[in-house]
Formats: sequence, C-alpha cells, structure tokens
Amino acid sequence: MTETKRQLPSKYDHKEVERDRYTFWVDGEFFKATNDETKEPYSIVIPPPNVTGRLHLGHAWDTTMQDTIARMKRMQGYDVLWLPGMDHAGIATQAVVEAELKKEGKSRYDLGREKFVETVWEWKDEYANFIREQWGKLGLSLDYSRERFTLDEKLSDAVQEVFIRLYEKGLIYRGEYIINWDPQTKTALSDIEVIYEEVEGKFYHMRYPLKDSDEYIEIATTRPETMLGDTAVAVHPDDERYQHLIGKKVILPIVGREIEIVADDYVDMEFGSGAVKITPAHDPNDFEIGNRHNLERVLIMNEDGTMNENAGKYKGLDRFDCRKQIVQDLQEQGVLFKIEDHVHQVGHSERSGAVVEPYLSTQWFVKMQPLADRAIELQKSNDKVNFVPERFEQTYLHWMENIRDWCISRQLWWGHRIPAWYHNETGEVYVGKEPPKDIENWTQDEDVLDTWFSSALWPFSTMGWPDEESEDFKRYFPTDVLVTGYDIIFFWVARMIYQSLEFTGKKPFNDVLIHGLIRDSEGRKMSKSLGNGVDPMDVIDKYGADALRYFLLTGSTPGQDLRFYWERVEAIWNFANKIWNASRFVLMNIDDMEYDDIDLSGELSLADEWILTRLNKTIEHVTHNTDKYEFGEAGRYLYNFIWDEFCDWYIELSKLTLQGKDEKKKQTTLSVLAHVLDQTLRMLHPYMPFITEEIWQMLPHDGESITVQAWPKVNEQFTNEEAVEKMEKVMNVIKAVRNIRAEVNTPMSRKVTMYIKATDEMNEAQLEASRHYIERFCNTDELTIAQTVDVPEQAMSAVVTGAEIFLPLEGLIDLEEEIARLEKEREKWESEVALVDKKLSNDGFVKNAPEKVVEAERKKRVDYEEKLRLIEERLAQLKK
RNA sequence: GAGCCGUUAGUUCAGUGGGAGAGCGCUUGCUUGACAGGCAAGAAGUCACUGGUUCGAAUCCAGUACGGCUCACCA
Repeated sequence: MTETKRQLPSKYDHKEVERDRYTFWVDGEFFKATNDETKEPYSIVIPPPNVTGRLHLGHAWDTTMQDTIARMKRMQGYDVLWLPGMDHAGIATQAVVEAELKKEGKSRYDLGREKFVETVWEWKDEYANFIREQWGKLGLSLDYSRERFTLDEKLSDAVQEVFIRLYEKGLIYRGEYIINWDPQTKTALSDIEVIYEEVEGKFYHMRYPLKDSDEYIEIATTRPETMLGDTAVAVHPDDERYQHLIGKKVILPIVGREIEIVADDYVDMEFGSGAVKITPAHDPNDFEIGNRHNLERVLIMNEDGTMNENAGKYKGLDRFDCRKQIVQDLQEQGVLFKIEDHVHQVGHSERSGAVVEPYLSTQWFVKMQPLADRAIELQKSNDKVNFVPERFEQTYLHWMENIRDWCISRQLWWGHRIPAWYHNETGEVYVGKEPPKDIENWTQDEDVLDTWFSSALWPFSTMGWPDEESEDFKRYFPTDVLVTGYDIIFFWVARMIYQSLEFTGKKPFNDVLIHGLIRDSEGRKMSKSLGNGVDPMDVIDKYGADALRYFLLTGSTPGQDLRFYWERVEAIWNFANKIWNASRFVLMNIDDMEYDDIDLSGELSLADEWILTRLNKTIEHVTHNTDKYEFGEAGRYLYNFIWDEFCDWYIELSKLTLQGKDEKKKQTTLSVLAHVLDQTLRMLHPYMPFITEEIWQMLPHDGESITVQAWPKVNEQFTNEEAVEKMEKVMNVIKAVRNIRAEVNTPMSRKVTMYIKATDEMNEAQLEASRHYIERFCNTDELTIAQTVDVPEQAMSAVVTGAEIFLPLEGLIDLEEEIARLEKEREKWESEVALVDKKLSNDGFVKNAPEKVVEAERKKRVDYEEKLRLIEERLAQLKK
C-alpha cells in the first residue's frame, strides 16, 4: 500500500525515523531464524556482554559489525541465526554487587551465600533489561527467541558435563600451587587476569649471616616482607664465589630460622650478587626450587593480604605496612644495607586493581598441553579458523604454543559451582553432576569456575549441546563468523577453539573478525578514571543509531583502533539528511506510482543509462567488500555513489526529462529514479537500517520490510560503458564551463552564449545529442556546436577531450589575463605530454608493462597533444 | 628481551605496483523549484628517513627513527 500524497518534512528527524521501528521488526519476527530447509543456514553468536552494566562504544562497534553481516546475509537469502545472550561475568559482577552492598555498610558475608546470590540475580535481571533496550536502540537483528545466559540451566549443564569429562580424562586436576591471588576480592586468578604494570619500586639489599661464622651472604629483593617465609638461599652450582657455602646454613634475620644454602641452575650468576632468597609459598620460581630441594613452604599471609601467625610480631599488619616496618627493623639490625630505586613490573588484578600476590593455594586446573596441541594442529590443516586480519593468527598461535595450565577455581559465590565433593573423613574426591548418595558425609567444593570456563562453550552450549541431536546444534553449529576485539583473543577466542574441538570435534566458527579498541579524539583509551567515555546512547540521542553505526563501520580498517569524533558522526548525520532529501525529491515526483509500475523497458536517456551502469558497478563493489568485511571501503563507495553520482548529477540531470513534455520518457526516468533509490537503500540497509526501512516503506514497494528483501544483483542488461563515456564527456564540458564562469565571476544564473568546437564528426554528433544537458547546465541562451566555429576574440576558452569551448563574455575579459591563463594551461599540458613521452620512449616500459597500460598512455598522448594544439592555436589567435 | 601495529593535506583516516584520495576545517562565489545541516569552484601533501628490487615504488624487500600495543619467571 502506498499513499497517494507523499510529503516529507525537509529535515531528516532521526528520532522520528527510529522510534518504534525496532518493535515493528521484532514483532514481525523478521530476525527469527526460520529453520527453513530450502535456505542455507548462516549463524553468529553474540559475544555475550557482562551483566555488570551498560554497553559502551566498544560493544556498539562489535555488535554493529555483526548486525551488518547478519542483515546482509539475510537479504542474500540465508536462514540467519544471530543468537543473543549475556555472560554472568563472575568476578566482575560479584565485585559490582559487593560494592553496592558496601554502600549500605554490608558485606556478602552478612547476607550469606544463598541470599547474596539471590541479590545478584535481581541485579542481573535489571541490567539484562538495560542491555536489551540498548540492543534495540542500536537496531540489532537478534533472534530473541534463542536468547541465552551463561547461568541458564542448560548452559550450566554443559559446563558440568565439560568439567566432568575433562576430569575423567585427566585434563582437570586439583593441587597446591602458586597462583595469582587477589587479596581484595579474595580469589585466585588465572594468568591472563593479571595485568602487569611498570611501577617505580625499590630494590632492597640484605646480608643474611651464616651460622657459626662471621660471613654473610648477600641477597636482594623487591618484596622484603616475604623474607619471613624464606626457607633457603639459592646460588648457582657453578658459581665459584659460593662453592664453599653450598650446604651451609644461614640464620634468617628477625625470624631466627636456620635455612640452607642450596645450589640450583635457575639462579643467574650475572644478576645481582648471584644469590637468591627462596620463598616457596610466595613465588612461583621459588616454589619450583622448593620442590627440587624439598623445602618447607611457609605461608606468611592471610587471604586478605594481612600477615598471619607465621609472621610473628608482624601478624595482623597489612602486607605493605609490614614491608615498611620490616625495612625499618632490618635497617636497624644492619641486615638491610642498601635501598635502590628500581622500576619493575608488578601484577595487578584485572578487575579490582589490587596488587596480585603470588600465593600458595589449593586450586583446580585445566591441563592445557593436549588441548592446545589439537588447536595448533587445526591451524596447520585446510580446515583452519580464518583470522581477519590474518596477523592475529600469529598472536593466537604464539599464545597457544606457550600455554600454561589454567587455574579455573575462583573463591566467589556468583558462578557455576564446581561439581566436586570431598569426603568428610577420608578426604576422597567425588566429581559428578549428582551429589554423592550418602551426601551427609560429603562437602561440596565451595568454589565456582572462572567465568571464561563457561564462555568457552558459548558457540555450542547455546545451541543445545551436550544434546548433539538438538535441532539448532545440528543446523547452526559450527557458526560462520565470530566478531570480537583483539583484547580477548586469549580470554575467549582461543578457549572456544580448543573446547569446541575437544567436545564437538569441530572448530566453533569459520572466520574470526578482529577489531581494535575505541579511543577518544586524542587517541586515549576511554576509561572511567579519565572521564572521557562516550555513551553510545548519547550519540544515538543526538544523531541517531544510523549515524553512529555508519561511523563505527567506516571509521577504520579491520584490526585497527578507532578514534571517536563527534564531528564525524555529525557529518554522517548530514549524509542521512542528504539521503532523506533525495528520497523526498523522488517521492514528490512519483505521485501514485506502484511497485509494478516501475518499468525500465522504455527508451532510456543517456543519464538513465549512465546511472544504471554506475549502479551495477556499485552493487559489485559494495557486495564484494562487505563479503570481505571491508565495511569502510564498501561504505565509502556507497557514500560517493549516493552523494556525488545519484544526488549531485543524476537527480539534476533527471529534472530535464521530468520537466519535459514526453510522458513516456518521463515515466521511464521516474522508474529509474525509483529503481536506483530502491536498490541503493537495500545496499545501505545493513549499515543504516532505520532510515532505509523508513524510506523504503514510503517508496513503491512489495513486501513487508526491507530487512527481508533480496540483496541487489548486477543486471548486465543495464551495463553500458559507452553511455558512461559519453556522459562523462558532457560532464567535462559542464565542469569546464563552471570553471570559467567562476574565474570571471559570472553567476550561473546569468545566461550566456556559448560555442563548442568539436574535434571531429563523432564528437560533434555526441555533443549535439547531449545539447539539452549542456544548455541546461551551462545556462546558455545560444549554443553552437560545430567542427568549425567563428568565435569573437573577446571570449574565454577551455579544452576538454574532443572539444574546445568558447564563452564570449564581452567586457568581463581582460585579454592579457586570458593570455596568461592559457599560457599556464599550455605549460601544464606540455609537461603532461613530456611525461607521457618519457614513458613511451622507454623501451623497458613498452616491452614490460601490460598492454592495457601502454595503450592507455598512447591514448593519453593523443588526447593531450590535441589539447595542447588547440590551446596553441587559440593563443596565436589572441596574440595576433 | 621477543613479536605486532602505525607514520599519507591543518586534522582524523582511506588507498597499496602504473599519473596522490575522502570527511571535517580553510578560501571564493551562489535566495539553481530535494536539501543553505545545501550547491559550485578552489588552496593545501619531497605519502617518516635511507638503501634495494622493478621499465615503473606512497604501494614490495631490508634497515633506521619516532609513536603505540602485546607477550616474557630475572630475584
């Protein structure tokens, strides 16, 4: 149905255009995967955002790319599933809720585990709604009927299944090791959750006295408080300085413990004094050395980072207060004799920012080597995961090749509880989905799993796995593409790949499209502390989701970072406004035209043929580049086609026909206008879904929504390169005239007399055929087109390919200036001719360059020389 | 210490073997009946540097400088 009167306001109102549209799409079920067997499936799973809060520009970027792909594939006839969902984000969410509780002066312990988890669920529900609302504002074509949450019953079942199978296979084990401990959130962390930052610290040099001797051994440390847990001093076995000391005892200052001097290859003789204090309970290397030498492990800290009873008089002090105190004490005792400034890397918790403590603790681990081997093997096969851009495959492989075991237990309450029970008396471990039968004798592990343990299963747990017969799993897994930032290749992409290989035997996705980070206009990371974050919802409010999306899609190339610029978003709003007004023009002219009235079989004007040819080129280019995920290139091409070619040229050219008397031609041109706009809107739709749907609905159309219309195809019938060449010739004449008129300040509104001297019969005929365009665009009152023209001296001239143009503008022309101008022109063409000649007289060029290139140069020479000849003739005439 | 990315117009970024491009900004002119958030014309760049490959390099290779990122157990 199309209304008879199509009146649009002259200003594009993004709020009006975007309001209610999302509801229309969702209610119409246009985004629902159909399981239609006649179509090929295409699937994407969303990287599930954390339920901790609002989406930021990074999310907007990531999801917009996915939406663009999904919308295009849908239009290309695929049965598209884009599966939405969210991540419980264990530590992040728990930290946020705990912070909220703290405001009320409460801690999670005040509530107890059950009540606390309940509170987090409430929080989750609230924020999940926020997130859905934001997805809607962005216009994401998600299939909500399949929305998942990592803590859903089915997904939790998948998590347990994976844990148990890995345990039974010996790929999950429990043990006491040095892990990264966050004393603030009081949980273990995996290696990648630790962020190393350069810190200006101190290097403390100490002398440990030997037992029954006056000798000392010199050691140095950045963490003096750990000396309370020292159980040895190590030197290199080949170090001549210390040969006589190996096996001797040292009296540990303050503590008074006797500790041994051991020999170990790990020690670097060149570094410092060549002797190292060994604290097996607080340093991973020392732990290893401790194992080799059977050393005692003395833990000196509590879980909250305060000192424990093994710290003697320092018990109860915070680790950093203890450091100050112990430094003072050791200095007084003469043990600590030198303090140097020392810049070194200190690990911080990714979430809480607290300084991470290497800490001896019993945790669960995934044995990585066998899983990693399989993933590395995959990349050597023909069936590998394609990273876009390719270089990220190296990043990924490097990490996989240097993999270390993954600590997966977290001392948190929010997450998947570890399905392990310990026998109260025997300490026996039981792992299984169901609790042991004599449950009263068993205690379940208190810990939950690293949140990434469940996200690693996302592409298949969301599709119904472990039920491998479930319809979605069979149809939509493996997925086609995963879109994510380079910052989580290790956290997530890598883990999905090896878990998927292990449990489904397939890679989880064909392609991984990697993007960068969003930065502010000065190139800084957006962060809360800098206060330079931009809320995508503010951008949408000011300029609309379409403008934001187009900005995100075209602002950078794959893998590069993107700076946010309000000015650019505004410029894109202008583009939307341009499209709006071009459409307004079309709608004003087509009256009650229906979709079936669009008829391109009539006599096409030169401009019609030109724009249809250009449309084909655009379809080809945009399709090809969007397929390659080159949204920037595709978007720019479309932008230029719409603005420069369709609006600035074709609409203007079409006015001639529309204002003419020939009704048949008029109908054809109207059809071309409607057709080109329709096809253009379809191509633009994945980029700017709202405005394109709005306009498409007002245009003559067939169907309920543009979201499910067919993607444009090249129509060879309308490719006419000859027409393009002719049209360009006319455009060059028009541009040259505009140029001259600008030179002498003759407004385009003033009518002029004009002569065109064509160089030959063909050019004359072609230009004559386009007389109406030239008359109109050059605003002539009298136009002569001929091979010989009688031109008054008082005229300005210009040469174009195939013709010379004369504008007699008596009174406006200064003959001297005109001569000077033409001489400059002559110089220009002389140097151009020289350049071409240089190339063509180079044997190497003529012999080696492709025939096409050489031919083009020859054509240029003919053209340039003719231009030069015409200018010289004119100059001779003027100088006479 | 290892690896990766970037260096192109005032600015933010495209381009990637055959004559330097876009948006914004700047200059000039336009009440052109879709749009003044517009139209038209223009100024503006030894494409970081040095070598090499090539008939031809901003584009490929090697190195240098500067900026940024990632990984790595140096006490």
